[in-house]
Amino acid sequence: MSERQLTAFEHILLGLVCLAPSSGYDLKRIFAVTPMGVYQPSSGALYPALRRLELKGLVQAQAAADGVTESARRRRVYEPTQAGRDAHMDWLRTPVEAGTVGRDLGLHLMRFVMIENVFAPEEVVAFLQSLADALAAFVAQLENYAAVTDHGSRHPALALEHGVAIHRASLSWAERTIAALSAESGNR
Amino acid sequence: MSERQLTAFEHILLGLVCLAPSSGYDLKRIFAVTPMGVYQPSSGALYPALRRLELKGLVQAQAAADGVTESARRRRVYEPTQAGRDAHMDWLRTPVEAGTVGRDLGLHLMRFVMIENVFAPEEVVAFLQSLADALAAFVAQLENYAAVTDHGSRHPALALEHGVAIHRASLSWAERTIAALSAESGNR
DNA sequence: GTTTACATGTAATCCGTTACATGATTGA
DNA sequence: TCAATCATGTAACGGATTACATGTAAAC
Repeated sequence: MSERQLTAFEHILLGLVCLAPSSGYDLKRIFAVTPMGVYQPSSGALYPALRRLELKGLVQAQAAADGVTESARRRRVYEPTQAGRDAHMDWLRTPVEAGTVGRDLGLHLMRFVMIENVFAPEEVVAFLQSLADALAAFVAQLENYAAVTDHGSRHPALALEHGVAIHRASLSWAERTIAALSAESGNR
Repeated sequence: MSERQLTAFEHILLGLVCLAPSSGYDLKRIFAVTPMGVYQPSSGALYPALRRLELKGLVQAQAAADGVTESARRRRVYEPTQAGRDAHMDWLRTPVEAGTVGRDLGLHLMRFVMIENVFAPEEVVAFLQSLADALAAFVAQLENYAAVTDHGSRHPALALEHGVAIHRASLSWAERTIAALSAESGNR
């Protein structure tokens, strides 16, 4: 219902709940244990975010099996509503924007994980291709900046090389992964 | 004076002011024009942050040349105080932590830019070496996670490969840069 | 003299962090 | 029954975004 759009964190929580119904504690442990753990959400971020998603009608706490009244402070397992699934799909289908790919790379990788078994194989490849295109454009932009800028000092140019190097690596990964996934779906 | 430690954004602003005395608008244009522009600070973030630095006695507005009273709403050029320079040096000397190198890589690169002409050549190399060590440890940790984890689904493993790839690229850059800078300072 | 770029600021709102409080379940 | 773990929450606070307000200087 509420019109304000979701934060990145909320999108990820919604996505995780779509992958498997989870309690707040479950989600916290996902962040703690997996390589996602570069970000460690606090209780004060996690539980209010889940309540906001509930308020917006995107997730709901599973009904207690028996007639236990709502008051007991016990484990609340959330599952997505239909509106939640729809919002999640919209997010997954959001185009990769070339201008922000440097900032949003981590988010795009999260999306890549979440589209497995949700997108058709061709859609997955198309997603990776749009990511690759955006990365190529971004790398070109960085190289252009390096070319037209003065070389009076050394470190800025070296830092720029770092940016080029990691986004090139990211691009290579995308191309390798396109090839690998294409081969697999071709072989079926 | 104020005991609360600086945010990353404040550290960067302080560093930029140490590189060259600047007004808020100057700083905004630095973010707009350089590849730092992945982050575009809003006025509502920038000007209050500068005021906070001023309040903490880390920067000060350059005195107007003549006796213009303080009220005119005009360009305020900030320069660091001695306390500001000290705090900035402390930040530059902060060790690279292996546990957070994945999250803080961008910040470390900013520091690398700012240590030019501030650190001795050996200190610069030592900084890059500690960054390289942290990256190597981080890559090893990711690969270990990949090795011990189930391969029931494909995309999480591929996303992990992405993480390994970009941090390897980062590590390669650090090693290349160490070699390049060592050669230069050796040739002098 | 009015438009455009330069330049600084504030108010509302939202969200995340830190730190703390609380309750339920399990096993020693 | 006592501790540890599981599990959810709240209050104070700070800082960022958005949107708006305002003032100065230069160019035409």
